[in-house]
Amino acid sequence: MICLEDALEKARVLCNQKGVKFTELRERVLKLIWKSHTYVKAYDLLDDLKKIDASAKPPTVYRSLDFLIENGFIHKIESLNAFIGCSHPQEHKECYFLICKDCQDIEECCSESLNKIVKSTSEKSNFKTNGVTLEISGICQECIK
Amino acid sequence: MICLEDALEKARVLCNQKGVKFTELRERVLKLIWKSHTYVKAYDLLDDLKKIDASAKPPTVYRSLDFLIENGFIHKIESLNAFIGCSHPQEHKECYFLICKDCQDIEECCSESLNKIVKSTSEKSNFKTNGVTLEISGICQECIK
DNA sequence: GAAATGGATGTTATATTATAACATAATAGA
DNA sequence: TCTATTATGTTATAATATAACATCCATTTC
Repeated sequence: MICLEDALEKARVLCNQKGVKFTELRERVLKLIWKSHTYVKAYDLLDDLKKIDASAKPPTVYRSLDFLIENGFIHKIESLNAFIGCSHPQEHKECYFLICKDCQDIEECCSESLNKIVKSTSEKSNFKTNGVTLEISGICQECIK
Repeated sequence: MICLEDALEKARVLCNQKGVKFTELRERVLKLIWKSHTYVKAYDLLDDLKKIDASAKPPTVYRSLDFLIENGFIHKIESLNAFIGCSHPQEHKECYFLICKDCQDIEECCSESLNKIVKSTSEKSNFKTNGVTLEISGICQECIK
């Protein structure tokens, strides 16, 4: 797990490289997401934002979320309608998520071999893979103990 | 792809075996889902239901959907907030979905080896897997041509 | 058959998640 | 500076989903 400052710094650098704007609002949203250290819901973010800027509204949040997703700084967890900071925004590959039903913690993982197998498996159906959503729910290491 | 009558018959048999009730409403909803031959949205189902029973309301649909999911007759596609009939409700294992961005068609697939790898991969993180959501978006066989 | 039980459905209301559409502001390039 | 583009503000509403309580209906038990 990378820390808040790391995440922000990486985002700054990457945005610079790509020539996209890491505006104050976007930074603010990314900060709020990382603060939670687990997944966050859009409207909880909105509540947080409102503490800083009372005029924040749903599009304020959703636009920033879209930007952050597009640029690989966060992920959407489809099975939870929630968002989580990306642990490795630079070296990004396809990743999967381990979602603990007990402690609500989500671990972001990468497995090159798993990626390959998912891809090759879908290629057996002559399917051209574009994006993979892989979310595994269960009990995490800590909670099994 | 199994046909409507197959799906209904299998559901009847399985409900009988399990001692759960395949009520008229549940059957109606399953029928409407299978009619589409692709995924359906809950509120589209509700509209369809209303044509039969004008008093249908969101809980009418969602309760039936819950029942049908619980008993393995349909699946929820998390990345689309949509529902689709299960192609093999008897011999059910974990499955994954190939979602075509062009034609909107969804293919439900099973791969024993993929299941194993997903499970063993998450076990490397000492994670006790309970349920897997694997949704692959891309271009299907037909649309590549 | 009457009463009791539990599951299914009906009903009202509302919570939650997300986007459309148009207005304004900020910024960067010509 | 003008203009084009991108970002943000603002209003409104669409789309998805559930809570809570009432009623109905089938099954069991007496």
